[in-house]
Amino acid sequence: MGKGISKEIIIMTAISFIEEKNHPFVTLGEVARRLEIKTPSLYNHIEGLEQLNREIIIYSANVLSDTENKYIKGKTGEDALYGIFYAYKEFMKNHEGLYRVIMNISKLEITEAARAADIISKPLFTVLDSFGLGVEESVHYSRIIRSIINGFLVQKKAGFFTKSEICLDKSYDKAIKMVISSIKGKI
Amino acid sequence: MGKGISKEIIIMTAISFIEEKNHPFVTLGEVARRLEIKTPSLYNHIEGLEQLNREIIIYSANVLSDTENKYIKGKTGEDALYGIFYAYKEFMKNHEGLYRVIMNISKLEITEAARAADIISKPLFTVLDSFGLGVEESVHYSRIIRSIINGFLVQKKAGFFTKSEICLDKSYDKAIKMVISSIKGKI
DNA sequence: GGATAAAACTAATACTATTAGTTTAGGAGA
DNA sequence: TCTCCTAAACTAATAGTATTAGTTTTATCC
Repeated sequence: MGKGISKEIIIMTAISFIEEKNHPFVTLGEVARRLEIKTPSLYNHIEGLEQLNREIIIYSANVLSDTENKYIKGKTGEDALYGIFYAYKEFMKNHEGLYRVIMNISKLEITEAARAADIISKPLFTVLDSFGLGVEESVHYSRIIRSIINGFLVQKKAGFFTKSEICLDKSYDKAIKMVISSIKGKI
Repeated sequence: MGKGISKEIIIMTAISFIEEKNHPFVTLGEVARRLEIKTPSLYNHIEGLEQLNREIIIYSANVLSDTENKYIKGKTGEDALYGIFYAYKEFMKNHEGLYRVIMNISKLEITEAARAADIISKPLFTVLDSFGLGVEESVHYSRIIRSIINGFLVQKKAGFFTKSEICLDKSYDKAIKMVISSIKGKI
């Protein structure tokens, strides 16, 4: 009976939309339209939008994991670590929508982001200046530092850092020390 | 005439909601309810939801900037840099909603995030293992590396990294090298 | 072929944002 | 003080969300 629709088909239809639009949200109406059924019919297969979103997150995480594995295959140590860094970069380029799903990034108000970024990063520039780094070096470090801070706080809040027996504050402190010792090596 | 409502009052009402709920979105209905007017009346003062959201971003960025300045006051170099790191941390603790506004973080599906995080971080653990670091050290580095990667990619995509004359790829590469040289110092 | 049950449907509710058109009421000027 | 004007409120309506309840269709099994 029906039209051969299943939970898996619904998830994959939603994923297609996200991949096409590079937009991490999909509406049930959009999914239903693509499957040529009415929105309420989706409820015969899924519990609701929330469940669908959870499934999309897990699917996306698996695609990212596959990409990582591809990039570290046959490598160890330094090479493999480079591989991880570039796997993420590649994934972001090829699957922006999925990355945004995983990392919980909604709309991107580029213009306002740039203004906000300028406001936020002034104090950090002042600090880097006080180290006596040149302008270019200061820009690089400011990006790296802001990456660490934002990446850390966001993922901590989102519950991305498991292994709770190992102190989060200590990880943060190690990150700071790493940056400082790197800066000291340049001056 | 009217009830003494202005654009500023609407923005501050929206901010209050975000601060109370630690949730980076607010509906016009909620704002109107708090001001005891009907939703369409808001349009006498603001252009729409998008403009309101932009104003909220800028307001939030200014609060964060103030926090940073407070933390670096009278400090230079290393101390000041610590100040920046802790300013963000403090801001996230006290103004989670505003931080999520700035950084574009929507809902947080903690349970799924943890599952996703486990899937994603396995390959990185494998790599860190290959360096011969201990378990604890591996966890710290995995957190730091994921912070850098996510923080960098998100902010790059969001247009947070201005100064386009200074190469973004080079910043990323410097971050990787910094991590590797730090790891090498431990083994 | 008819019963059964899965899976479609329609209709309705309660939220969003937004626009159009109407009413209210406060302040300025005669 | 009265009138008029306009800012700012209102109501009504539209279109788009998710979701639920109840009904009809339809495929398959006996």
